[in-house]
Amino acid sequence: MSSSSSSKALIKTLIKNPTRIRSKHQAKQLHAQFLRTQSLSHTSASVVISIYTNLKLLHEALLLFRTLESPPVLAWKSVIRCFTDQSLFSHALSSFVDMRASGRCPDHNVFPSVLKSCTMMSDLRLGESVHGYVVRLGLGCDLYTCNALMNMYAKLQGMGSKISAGKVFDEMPQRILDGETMSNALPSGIDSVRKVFELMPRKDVVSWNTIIAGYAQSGMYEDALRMVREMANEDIKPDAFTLSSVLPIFSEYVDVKRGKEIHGYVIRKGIDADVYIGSSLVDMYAKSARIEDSERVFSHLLRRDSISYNSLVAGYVQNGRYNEALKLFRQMVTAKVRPGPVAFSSVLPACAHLSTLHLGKQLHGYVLRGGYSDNIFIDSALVDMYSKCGSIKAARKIFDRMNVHDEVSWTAIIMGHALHGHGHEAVSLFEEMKLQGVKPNHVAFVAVLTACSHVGLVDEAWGYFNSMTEVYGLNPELEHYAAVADLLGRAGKLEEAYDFISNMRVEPTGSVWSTLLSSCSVHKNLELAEKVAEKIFAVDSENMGACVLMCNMYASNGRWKEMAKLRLRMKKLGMRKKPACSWIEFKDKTHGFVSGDRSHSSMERINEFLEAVMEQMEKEGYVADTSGVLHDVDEEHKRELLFGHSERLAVAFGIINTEPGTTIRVTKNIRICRDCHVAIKFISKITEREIIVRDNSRFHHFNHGSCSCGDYW
DNA sequence: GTAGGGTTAG
Repeated sequence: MSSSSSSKALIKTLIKNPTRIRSKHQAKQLHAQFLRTQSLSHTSASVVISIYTNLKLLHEALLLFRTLESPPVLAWKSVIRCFTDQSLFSHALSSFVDMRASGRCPDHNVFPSVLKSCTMMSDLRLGESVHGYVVRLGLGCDLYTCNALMNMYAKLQGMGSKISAGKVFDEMPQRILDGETMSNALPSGIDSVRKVFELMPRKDVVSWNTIIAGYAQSGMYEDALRMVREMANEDIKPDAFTLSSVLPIFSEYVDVKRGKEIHGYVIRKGIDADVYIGSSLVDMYAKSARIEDSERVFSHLLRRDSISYNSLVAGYVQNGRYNEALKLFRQMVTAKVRPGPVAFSSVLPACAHLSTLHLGKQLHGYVLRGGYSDNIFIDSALVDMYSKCGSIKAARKIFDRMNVHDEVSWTAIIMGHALHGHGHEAVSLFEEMKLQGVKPNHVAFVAVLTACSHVGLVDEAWGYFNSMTEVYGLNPELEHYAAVADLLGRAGKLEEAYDFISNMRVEPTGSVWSTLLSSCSVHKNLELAEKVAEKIFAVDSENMGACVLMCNMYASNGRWKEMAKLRLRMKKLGMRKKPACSWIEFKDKTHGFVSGDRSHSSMERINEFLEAVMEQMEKEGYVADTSGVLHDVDEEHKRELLFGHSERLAVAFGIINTEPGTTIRVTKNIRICRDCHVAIKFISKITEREIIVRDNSRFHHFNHGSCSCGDYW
C-alpha cells in the first residue's frame, strides 16, 4: 500500500526534475514504476523517452517510442536530438520528415539538431527549406536556431543550390531585410551567414564565434579579425573557440608577433592547455619557422589528441626535419593515439624526402588496414612518396586506381615521371590533365617544365612557359624561370640561358645562376662560368656550391693558380666542402657511405667486389674518366679516389647483400659523378641488376648497360 | 548551436 503511494510520489518528483536521473539504472526503474502503477500515457511515455535520450540511451528510447501510435512532440524531439547526438544524421532527418507528415508542429528546441544533421549530411537544399519553415513559424529570432543556421551556411559553402539560398530571404518581409536591396548576385554561403547574423536580435559568444570561423574558413581574414574587434566592443570576451579560429589566420600571414600576443592572452586566461588552442599555436609557430616554440607548446599540453600530434608532425615536415617527424609519428602510435587520415598525408612527404621506401610501404599498409583508401590527399601523397622513393611503377598504379584526380594528384604523377626521366610521358599526362578540364596551377607548370628540362624538350617548354601568361593568366615565378634556365643550360644553349636569366622579370637568385653554372661545367665553358660565378658571388658571396664547381673547373683546365686562390678564400670564410654521401636501405635499416670513408663493417667485401667487377669492366672497355677529380694528384691516385666514391660503395654494398636480380636503390645527396654514371652502367650489365640512383635532381635507372636518362643530365 | 592539423615544387 504505502509502497505504491510513495512510488507515485517519487514519480512526481522525478518528473518535475528529470535531470535528477543520472544513470541508466534509475531511468529503467522509473520506466518500470510507470508501467507498474498506471498504464503508460502518451505524455508520461514521452517524459521517459526524453529521460532516456538525455542519457544518450537511444536503444531504450526507440523501443518505447515505437510503441506509441501517435507520438507527441516531446517524444519526436527527443528522438531526433538523440539521433543527431549519435551521429545518425539521416535517421534524424527522416524522423523530422515523419514528424511533420504526422501533423505535429516542431518547436524551437528541435531545429538546432535538424540543422546540424543537414550540415553533416551536406544537404543544403533540405537545410534551406528548414530555414524557410523556421521563418514561417516565426522562430527566425531564436538564438540557438540562428547559430545552427549560420553554422550550416558556413560549412556548406559552395555545395551548389545557391539559387534557393536566396529564396529564404526573399520570403521575408522586405523591411526585415533593412532596406537592403537583394542584388541579382546570388548570396554565397558566407553572405547567408552574415544575413542571419545581422537579423539576430540577441547574439551570444557562440554566434560571434560561428561567424568568425565562417569568415576565417572562407579566407576572409580581415573580416574575421574585424568581427573579433567588434565583439570585444560589445563586451563579449573572446574564448578558446574564438582564438582557435583566429590563430590559423596568423599562421597564414606568418605573423608571429600577433600570434604571440594571442599566446600571451591565452596564458593569462588560463586556456593555454586547451587542445584546440595548443594545436593552433604549434602550427602557427611551425609556419613561422619557429619549430622550437612549437615543441615547447606541445610539451606543455596536458592532453594530446591526434591533431595535436599531427600539428607538430606537419610542422617538422614543413621545416625539413623529416627524421623528427617520423619519430614523433611513431611516438603517437606508441601512445595509442590513433592517427587520423590527415596524419598520413603529413608524414608521407617525410618518407618521400628521405627516400625511405620501406617506411613508406609500412605507412601504405597502415593506410589500407585503417580503411583510409580513397582519400585524395593520402593518395596524392602516396603517389609522390612512391615516385620519390624510386618506384614510379607503384606510384602510377595508385594514380591509375584513383577515382578522381585533382591538380595536385596530376602534378604529383607528372613530376614523378619527370624525375624518372620519362619526359614525354609527363608531357602527355599534362595534356591529358588539361583535356579532362583540370586547370594547371603554378606547381603543375613547374612539373611540366621540369619534365621538358630533363629530356631536352626546348620547344615544348617555351610553349608551356608562354601559355602560362597567355592562356592561364599565371605570372611565372622564380621556379618557372629557374626551370627554363636550367633547360636551356642543359641543352647547351648557354648564352641563351645567360640572356634569359639576365632579363627575368623576377630578381634571379644565386640558385638560378647556379643551375647555369653547373651547365657551364657540364659543357666545359670556363669563360662563361666565370661570368656566371661573379653573378652568384654578387648576391651570395658564400655560395659554397659555386666555389666547389669553380674549383672543379679550374682543376680540369689545369688552372691551379686560380683554384688555389679560390680554395684560400673558401678556407678564410670557413667553408668546408659538403661531403658527398649515398644511402641504401637494407633489412629495414639505412646504410650511409661517405666518399672515401672506409669505416663500414663490410668494407673489405665491398672492395673485393669492386676490384673483381672492375677487372671485368676494363675488359669490356671501361676507361676511368678522371677529369672530374678536383684534387691535384697523379692519375693513379685519381682512379683510387673515384673507386671510393660513395655511390659506388653503396651500389656494391647492395649487390653483395641481396639476391641476384634484386633491384638496387641508392640515394645520393649531390649530383651523381660522371665517371660513376659510366661505371654503374657497366656494373648493371655485368651483374644483370636494375640499379636506381636518386641524386639531388632526378632518378637514374641503370639497366642492361644503359641509363634511363640517355646520358642527358 | 561554435574551434585546431593535410597532399603537388625547389
